[in-house]
Amino acid sequence: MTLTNNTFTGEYAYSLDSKGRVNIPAKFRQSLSDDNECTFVIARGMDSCVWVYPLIQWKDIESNLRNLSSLSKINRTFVRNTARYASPSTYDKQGRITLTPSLIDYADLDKDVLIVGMVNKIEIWNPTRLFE
Amino acid sequence: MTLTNNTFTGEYAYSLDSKGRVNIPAKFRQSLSDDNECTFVIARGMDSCVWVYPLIQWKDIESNLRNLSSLSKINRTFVRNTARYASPSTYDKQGRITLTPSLIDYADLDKDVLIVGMVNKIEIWNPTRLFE
DNA sequence: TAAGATTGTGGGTAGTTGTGGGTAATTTCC
DNA sequence: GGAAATTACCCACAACTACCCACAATCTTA
Repeated sequence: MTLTNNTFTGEYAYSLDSKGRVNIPAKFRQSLSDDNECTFVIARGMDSCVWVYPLIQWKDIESNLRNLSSLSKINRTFVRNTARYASPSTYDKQGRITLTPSLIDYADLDKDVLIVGMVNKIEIWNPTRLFE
Repeated sequence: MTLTNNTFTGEYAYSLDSKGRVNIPAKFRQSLSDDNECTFVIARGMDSCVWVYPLIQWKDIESNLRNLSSLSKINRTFVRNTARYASPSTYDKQGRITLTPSLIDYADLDKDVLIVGMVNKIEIWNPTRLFE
């Protein structure tokens, strides 16, 4: 059962296959509201992990970025670094999304990955890099 | 007879079966208000035990987590460590919830467990680890 | 006290979920 | 334009989970 729409908790030890696909836990998919159209946006996390947003959540972030004035250098850098590595990914019939090589490299992902619910987004970690 | 909704007192010696299920004492279930939809959220306790929240109680915690900005490293770590081990669990027709292997391991639970009412939440202990 | 209802515990089964791989369509590059 | 590489879509299978039923012990009630 799911608590609230677009809300994620719990951790899952899954695997990244040779084609760069990871399963999104069934419970997470069930929590997604319909307006997400089975789509997540993957991006660089602020820690060395991949951030996975529900599409509509990302649209919020996007509109915040849109409102940042480009007159400030800090803003320009922030927008650039956020947008640069973000891309949408729709899950397939088996519930998997495909990660970009750039993000796999950034998060130092290997075969075994740890998927962590962060309430309003999801993180994908190399388990050897995530300590308590 | 129950005093107040979503209030738990008393202790019970129950057992964890081979599938990771524990019964929630009937008195505790009777105390649950309907808006909990027969669901608890299990999480890491601050002592080595499992915390069991009524769903609506957890939703409060959840909305606090949702409002923490991800720009702060401390916030990210806090959200991660809280959400990571939390998961909803609806009790079955027999009144049992299923615990995750990760929480069973954390609380060092064996077959015999002690269920303790903590007023607004429930704790599950390995009896050999709980001294007065 | 005896019959009935409730509660805690065990186990079986059908459906779901995670993972690997194959094939066709699409894109890229010479 | 055609070959090579990449991507998207489909199928198969093993492992797991949710749901169901059964039963014994306890509690309730007449």
